[in-house]
Amino acid sequence: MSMNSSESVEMYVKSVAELGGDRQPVPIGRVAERMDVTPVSANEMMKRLGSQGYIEHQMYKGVLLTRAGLTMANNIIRRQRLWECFLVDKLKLDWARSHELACDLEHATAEEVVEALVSYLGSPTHCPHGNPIPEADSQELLETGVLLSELATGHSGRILAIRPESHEVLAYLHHRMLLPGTEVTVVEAAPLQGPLTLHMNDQEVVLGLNLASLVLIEELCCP
Amino acid sequence: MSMNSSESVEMYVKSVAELGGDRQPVPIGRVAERMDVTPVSANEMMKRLGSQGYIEHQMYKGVLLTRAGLTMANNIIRRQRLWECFLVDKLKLDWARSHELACDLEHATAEEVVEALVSYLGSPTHCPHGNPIPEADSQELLETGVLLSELATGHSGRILAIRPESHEVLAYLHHRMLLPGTEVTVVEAAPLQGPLTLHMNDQEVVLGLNLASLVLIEELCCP
DNA sequence: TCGTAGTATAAGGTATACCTTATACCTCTA
DNA sequence: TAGAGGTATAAGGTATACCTTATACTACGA
Ligand SMILES: [Mn+2]
Ligand SMILES: [Mn+2]
Ligand SMILES: [Mn+2]
Ligand SMILES: [Mn+2]
Repeated sequence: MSMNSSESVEMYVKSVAELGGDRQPVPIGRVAERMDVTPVSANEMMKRLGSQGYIEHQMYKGVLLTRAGLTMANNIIRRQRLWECFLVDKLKLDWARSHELACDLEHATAEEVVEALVSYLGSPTHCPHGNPIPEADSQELLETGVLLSELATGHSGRILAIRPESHEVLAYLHHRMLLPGTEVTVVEAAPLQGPLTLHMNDQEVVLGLNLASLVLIEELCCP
Repeated sequence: MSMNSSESVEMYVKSVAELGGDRQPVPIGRVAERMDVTPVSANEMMKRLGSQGYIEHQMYKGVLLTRAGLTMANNIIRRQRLWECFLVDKLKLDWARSHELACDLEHATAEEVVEALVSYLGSPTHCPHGNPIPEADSQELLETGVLLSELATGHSGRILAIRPESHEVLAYLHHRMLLPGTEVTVVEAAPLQGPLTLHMNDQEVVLGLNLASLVLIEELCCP
């Protein structure tokens, strides 16, 4: 793969992937929001990405990743999550902060560094936030788990991952000790999209429903 | 320190430092060569760097680093050499290649990553090519050693460092096993700027004088 | 079906970081 | 001291990646 794309191009392609552009058309307005640019700017960039073969633009519906686009997105996500592992496991840097630190490094990492990093880290399968590390040049965007916000009252689950990863959310959940591996039980779900009351580690935690929709869990069969 | 400078600005400032801009004015033509741009482009950039307070331009003589410029250069060199240590010592990547791989990473490395890397690597003092790692925000550009090209016939020395570092030179010297720590004796110096014949590890190696001027050695007193 | 929110395009502007060509200027050396 | 080589500036151009303002278009819900 060539990989002489700019940081900007890489971030747009990654954003489209993270917004589901491998499955459904992503409205360009969504991309603009996520990239913190105006819709006009995002539109210009989408035209460029289209002409470079990374996306397909369905008029008034949104953009879809091509095979090349998905490959690029996965390779960048791969780099980011590997660096997150390094920053957290080896350098002992902050779990929440590692995401944005890795977002800088991901664009400056040659293929040979990626592969050496994989060996050095012992071929990790997931980032510190529980999200899967794609294989090199992978064509599929792996996703597992159920949203914590959809867990029924009285049921239990084990936290698998936080997704999407944003510093604000990660920092908050880290502070609440809602980390991958933690077991939680839904004690109460307040009506009208109200917050969840969770039981975990002999403590009670109240969590807004929007936040809970960013937490992926594996449901535990025998509560 | 702010550090919201672009990769381009950082590379220009680093280049000026490596060309001796902390001591003597560096002709802008030299900078253009090293950055592989036209003299006009280098001139434009020097104007920008001047207005940003990183260099002082002495008309028709060259550019000198200001304190801010030297600090920036040292911080970038620090990042590069630390990454070189990581790439070579931990990831076992190629000794010669590590220089350019680190040259990408150096611009994408936040201060907290640098400091965590220092601890993780055990506070190394020199890069794998023997050059000193500056302290954070250091004002001095450390340089030690004598040029191998100036070692008298019959005399011996231990290789300290290769400087400046370029992939071509590093790869060649690596292949010849001329690495930091190696002891060499000058057996013969051919006339008219001819090559040196060196004795090392029970072998004889012939080395061009220009190459020998990139090898820094510590002279050994008792041959 | 009508209106609006969202989407698309056109036009013109900014900043960075390069380029070429041309001209002017300085310094050093023969 | 005259010329050559190196240095400086002017002028105009390219590509990227943003911006604003204005206008046009579409899809969908009330
Ligand atoms: Mn990034
Ligand atoms: Mn992560
Ligand atoms: Mn660099
Ligand atoms: Mn080095």
